[in-house]
Amino acid sequence: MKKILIIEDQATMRRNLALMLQMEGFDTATAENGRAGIEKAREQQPDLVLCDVMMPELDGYAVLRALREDEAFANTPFIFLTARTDRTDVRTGMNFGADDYLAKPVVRDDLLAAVHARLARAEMLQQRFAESSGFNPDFSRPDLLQHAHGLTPRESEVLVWVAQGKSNADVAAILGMSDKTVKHHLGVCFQKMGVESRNAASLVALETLSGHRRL
Amino acid sequence: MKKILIIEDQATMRRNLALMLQMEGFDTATAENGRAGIEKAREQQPDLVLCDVMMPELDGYAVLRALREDEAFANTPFIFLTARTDRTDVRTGMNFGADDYLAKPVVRDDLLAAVHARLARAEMLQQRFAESSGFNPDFSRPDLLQHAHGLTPRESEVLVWVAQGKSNADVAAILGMSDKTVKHHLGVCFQKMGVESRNAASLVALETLSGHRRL
DNA sequence: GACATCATCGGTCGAAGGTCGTATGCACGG
DNA sequence: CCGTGCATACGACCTTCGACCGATGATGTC
Repeated sequence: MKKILIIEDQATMRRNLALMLQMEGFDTATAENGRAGIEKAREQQPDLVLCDVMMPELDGYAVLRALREDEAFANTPFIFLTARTDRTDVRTGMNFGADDYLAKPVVRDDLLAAVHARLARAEMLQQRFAESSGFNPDFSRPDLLQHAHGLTPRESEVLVWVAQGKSNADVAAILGMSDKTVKHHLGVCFQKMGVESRNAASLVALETLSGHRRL
Repeated sequence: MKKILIIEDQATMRRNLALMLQMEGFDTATAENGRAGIEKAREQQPDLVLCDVMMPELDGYAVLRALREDEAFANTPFIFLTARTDRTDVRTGMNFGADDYLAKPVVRDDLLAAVHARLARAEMLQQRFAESSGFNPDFSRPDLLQHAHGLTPRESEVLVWVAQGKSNADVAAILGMSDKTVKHHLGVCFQKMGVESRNAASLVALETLSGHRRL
């Protein structure tokens, strides 16, 4: 279940927002000013933040800036709420780095649609991040090893298979060469890469093969 | 230099936008309708897209949906441009997953501020992504191996060191045990993990130790 | 043609890795 | 009290690895 943090100084407004979100199946947390909001965010790790602009203690802009400086909230959607709805006000909020801007009084459908849209967007990024963040070396690019460590094409081919846990005999069979040749190539690899074991070489190779992903 | 794609059917508007952005030091590409815009996006790989809503061929919503379905543009900021600036129109655009919404006629300062804000936000995410995307297994978490492969605590400790390229003798010294014991634990690890070489086990272990990063 | 580089193949030898069986001490639960 | 699981340890045996020695041929380049 997604958790939403509501930072809003008016008690009735806070309750209404929380209620609307809870009826939609969201988990909610609330804070009545900026300072409390930042604390609540840190302890509750919400998936989305709804924040009023004008508040005592710390205003919405300050809250946004504080959260964006925190690694943990870099990807957390942040939606401003405010009664002031003139163009310059909206622009100020968005230019601060907010993800959306809702005008009070908040219409139920607008709120839910905005929340869902922002959560969907964040989730999409999160998913792509998870896919690429783990362990996925590109074993189809021996050329990466070649350029990274000054290996010859054949040497790097041998190495990509070794990095996949193959034995010398396996590699020999796969590449259609003698195991002696595999040994020779590997020996050269060790020298060029400055390592002394097949395991260390494997580790370095995996690191090289993993370092080239794009968002 | 950041590249910005402008999708807008009115020629003068298109020129004005491009000029404003070029004066600010941006690289620009333009397209006069949705279909052409999607093509241009794919070939130019812009860092941000400015897109009119009402266009012949394919409207802005369709362009946004098409780009969001493409892996390459998951993180690319998308800003709608439109003359229709009533509340429901803005909400529709944002709920489609746009990152911002500018009303025509576009004020220079608004445009540049919005572009900079969105680029900064995207860059922040990109940076965090790059940091975590490479090769960085967490060697301080033997418990991950334990639960993932049904290993005992001691076995997983041995394995994390093996995964770091240590020899049996090294591991024995590090963990204060006999090399015979290391061999025994490793043998059990191989069985439980369904591999037959220290190298393959290392590979599986690295995969397990790399899979738990958060955005 | 001389020379360098790359890829291929061969041998020997010692060190490291891996499998087998066996055994002890310890802790936990029935 | 006894069985089970865990960690520890030893010895014997075989396989694999990696280093050091060598050699051939196919490329290019100057």
